[in-house]
Amino acid sequence: MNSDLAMLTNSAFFADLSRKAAAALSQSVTLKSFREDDMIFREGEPARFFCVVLRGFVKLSKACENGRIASVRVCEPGDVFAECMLRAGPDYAYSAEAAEDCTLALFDLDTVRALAEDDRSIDMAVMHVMSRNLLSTLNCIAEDRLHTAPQRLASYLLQTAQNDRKPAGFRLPFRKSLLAAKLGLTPEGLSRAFALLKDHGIAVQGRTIRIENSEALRGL
Amino acid sequence: MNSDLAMLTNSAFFADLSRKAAAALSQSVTLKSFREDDMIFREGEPARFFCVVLRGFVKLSKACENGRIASVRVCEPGDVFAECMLRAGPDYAYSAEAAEDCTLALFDLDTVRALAEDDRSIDMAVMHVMSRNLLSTLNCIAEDRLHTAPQRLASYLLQTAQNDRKPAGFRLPFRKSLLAAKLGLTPEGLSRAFALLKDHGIAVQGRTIRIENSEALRGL
DNA sequence: CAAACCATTTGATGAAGATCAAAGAGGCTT
DNA sequence: AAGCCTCTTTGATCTTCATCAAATGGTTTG
Repeated sequence: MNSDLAMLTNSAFFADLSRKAAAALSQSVTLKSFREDDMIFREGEPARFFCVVLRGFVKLSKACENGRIASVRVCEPGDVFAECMLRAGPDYAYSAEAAEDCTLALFDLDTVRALAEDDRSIDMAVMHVMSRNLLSTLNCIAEDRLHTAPQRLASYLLQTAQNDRKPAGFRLPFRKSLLAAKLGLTPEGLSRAFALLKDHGIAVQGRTIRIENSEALRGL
Repeated sequence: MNSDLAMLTNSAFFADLSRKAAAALSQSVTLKSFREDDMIFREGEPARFFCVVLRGFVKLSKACENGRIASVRVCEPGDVFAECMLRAGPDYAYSAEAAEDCTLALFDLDTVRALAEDDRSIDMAVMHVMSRNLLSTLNCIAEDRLHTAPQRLASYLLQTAQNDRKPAGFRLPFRKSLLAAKLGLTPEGLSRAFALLKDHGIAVQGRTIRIENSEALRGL
């Protein structure tokens, strides 16, 4: 679709590319749509491509021997994931799953490696997104270790509301169970966190959130 | 010191560099020693260099508004940190502190950025270590969310013992309180985890660990 | 419209870890 | 070797969160 390509060329990843590199990568990209719950790739599988999210949401997760699964990241439109497979590997270190219907841009790793030999802007773009991913992952660890569930939720809400520039109210971009995964909680845990925040300046109606008192929120 | 330089040229970071790049970087490196508890840099400060650990251990941590601090990573000799500041920033996103007396190789960010324009192997080396750092950070999140304290400790012990190739016994490379930070625990919590493992194939005597039954360990 | 389905909420309980306080154990200094 | 200082362990308590079970609510479908 046309808007998919526009999303791609407007992504943070493409912003760093030279005109030539952008053209070459656009040439070689594969756009692919996935249905909710489809696996995009699985942990342990040989890595073949990295991805830019164009539409929908993707959940990255790791499994442990006994079968339990932890989600480690939720990717939104514009986000890049598995770019680290360009220089690590050879196998995916986590699974990627469509958290809802979504469209991705897939970049073949070998092709990009080859193109990168001729155009440094590709390395620059990769390093840039990888740096951001690394910092936000470190931040996630700190958040997990320092803050309680209601605090993490409050922090997410403030940040999201700010991005949306809607001081009044806004809609969660996805299902609450996905938000729970993003925050490292069970759905029940998230629900209780919302319940608690109702006494601290937040009104919830389904996916619609209204921040009535952002001071109270910050003061947790 | 001579062995410091040897440590540097044997590091994973240098392994990817061309002869030319290795020479240029060796030229521009600053070796610096820190005393235990010295701050190497602080969160929020303008980023000036990234580091390779040559000797000793470094703790990376983030603070939150109320002053509490979470350590997000412990770096050992050979590890690289703050390399993401080459393409992110401009300020350090976490603090780095000498967890014991240590020696670091400091690389001026601007200098390395300039050198990287002429030699792609620098970008490759940076991407390589950054990829590894990103994957191990994601792994840390999964570990935190999936495993209990004794399980994380067991996992660390098995991995460390394996690296050391000493099926019998080995010494922890650092103070237990630092191990606690690495595993995201309080010192008390780590102590209790050790106590619990004593019933599961582990003998502890100060810093000396003996794995008496690695099967029992795995079966937590 | 009713039925079925799925997401979310609520309740009750349990386990894991943090925290505070104090005792024990090394290791170093003198 | 005695004393001191710091690290580590242990005990008691409290908070947080996961888990299991069941109720509620909203949406889709026949």
